[in-house]
Amino acid sequence: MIHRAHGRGPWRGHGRNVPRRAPFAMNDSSAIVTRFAPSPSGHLHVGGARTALFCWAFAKGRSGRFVLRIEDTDQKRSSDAASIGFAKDLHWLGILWDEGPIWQGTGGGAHGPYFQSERLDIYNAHLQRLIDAGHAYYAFETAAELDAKRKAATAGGRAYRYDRAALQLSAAQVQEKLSAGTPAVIRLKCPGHDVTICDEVLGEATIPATEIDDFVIRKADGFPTYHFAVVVDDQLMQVTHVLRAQEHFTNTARHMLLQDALGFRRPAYAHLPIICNPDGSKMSKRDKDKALRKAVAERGLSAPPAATVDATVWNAWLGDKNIQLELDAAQRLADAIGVTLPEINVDDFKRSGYLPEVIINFLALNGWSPGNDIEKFDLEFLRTHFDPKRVVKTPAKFDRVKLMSFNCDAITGMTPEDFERRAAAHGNMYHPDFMARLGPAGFTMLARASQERSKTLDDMFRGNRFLMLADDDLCWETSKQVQKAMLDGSPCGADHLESLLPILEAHSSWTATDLEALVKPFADAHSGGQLGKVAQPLRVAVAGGTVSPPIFDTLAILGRESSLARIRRCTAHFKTLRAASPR
RNA sequence: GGCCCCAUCGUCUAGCCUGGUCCAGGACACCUCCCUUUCAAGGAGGACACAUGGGUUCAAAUCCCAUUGGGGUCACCA
Repeated sequence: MIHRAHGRGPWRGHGRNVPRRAPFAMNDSSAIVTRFAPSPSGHLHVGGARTALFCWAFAKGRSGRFVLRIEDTDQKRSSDAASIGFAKDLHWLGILWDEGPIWQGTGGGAHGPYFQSERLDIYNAHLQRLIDAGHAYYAFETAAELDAKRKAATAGGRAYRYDRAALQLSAAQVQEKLSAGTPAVIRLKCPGHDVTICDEVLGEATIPATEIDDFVIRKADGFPTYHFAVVVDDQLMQVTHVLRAQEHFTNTARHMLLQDALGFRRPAYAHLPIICNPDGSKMSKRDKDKALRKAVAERGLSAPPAATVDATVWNAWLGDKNIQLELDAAQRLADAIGVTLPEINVDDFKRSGYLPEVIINFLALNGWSPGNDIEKFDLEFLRTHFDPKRVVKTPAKFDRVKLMSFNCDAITGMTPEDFERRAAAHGNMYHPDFMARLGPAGFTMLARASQERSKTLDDMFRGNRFLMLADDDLCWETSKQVQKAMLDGSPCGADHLESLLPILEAHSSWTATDLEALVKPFADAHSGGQLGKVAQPLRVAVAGGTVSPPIFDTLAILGRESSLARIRRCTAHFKTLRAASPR
């Protein structure tokens, strides 16, 4: 039975329903080859990143090859077809391909080109073979006609299957339409038997023949469909193991039919569980658009904020749920209306200050685990330990909180030098104004003061905006904590501040240790040794609120003049506040 | 809706194939306390799961069936 896939691949079944298979005898020409085959995009989705990661680990852990192939057969989405911006994301994560598009020293290979749009001749040759053998045929229905039939079927409660009307045409009729230039697709003539998929993680599943109709393998524009291109390329690129997302599971039946018709060998399949949002829905790039639409609706916005989105684009977008804003425009809009878009792409997590090694580690834990209660590991460990046998079947909800915790552990575990270096790289990329304002010495101080309370590389920038403010622009929060720090007790914080000010003003050395040596005795003398009674008012004075790095570090980073200016303004501010509403 | 797949703490998961060592282990989150100049971090405790119902068996989280619930997929997208 050609549609069965027994005895293939070195993977062994596991779990309840997986029949065991004999190990596949390997010979020299049967090196392991995996591939990651995304459509072109500027950004790598975390789900895609995990697929790439597992493909990479499986091949590299077995002295195999990892191929990157770009599936750009959809001309409608080809506006950015040349863009494989995600290459930088893969690179950042440390996932390098042995074969594929040439990018910064990696790529190339003997089985290219690796863009499907450049392989049309190859597909056409195999397509012709199929037609000649009677395994495929031309069909002339338009997309609109098919749509109508599909609608009618669904309305009648039936699933639509292509009716093979084109098969009624005589060879002469077909030829006539073809020479007349009538748009035509090519469909596979399915053999009409059930197909049993043998999946290395899901086990065996039989798809009934009635579920697979004569699907299109070449579109009217002359491009192959995904199904056809995948099967041809996997064969030609010598792919032995296909690891891909579970959403492709039922497609596998089509691919197997195609392999049989073309006389190709069958790679082993492993379908990875989907990565979901906390609410259980599939994590998708569209989630950003959804979040934005929700925010716009909640705010009752009828026109785009200035300098975010073009008015016509805006109207088109609001008028059609199927349209998504360009990522840049979406980000501008989100910034303007103050919403945080969900992190979906690898790039998003990078911007948020996550470490690549942590993302790798955490991603691998979604759908796989090495067992023995091991949770923390690196790429090299994954390479040597990854095994599809241990991939789980259930969808995983992506837990950003746990990711954050892993990131925090990694950051606190770094040497101070490492942290400073990596935080500086992050700052230079995403917060250049901040870096310029602090200067190298200030940055070093801030980095040292921030590491143990940083969960991401971005925290020290996000959390210390007060450092960027001009002294005169600082405002004081009206929160309960601030009230308490400044006005509670007698003497209250503001009083302490006032008596401390001349002492500070008389002091010229402005290092953290010197300041501490100055303020500690003051607290001993004036607040019964409770440093908090003095430190908190100081903090509020210079930071505007009750949260900052350790206070003496904060003062040192800010510098003498700024600190004193802020303290003076603060004392005055709370004096008028107290005068206005005596407690 | 048809078809396919899945089902262990709130979440990621170990255990399931080869039934007993599991009144179910780890991690994140959560709760309590400690530490503390804020926020974190850290330390010590704690609560929390085998979806339900039937079988099989001396014995079931583990095997079988049903129910329920969840996911995927049904394009000239990939």
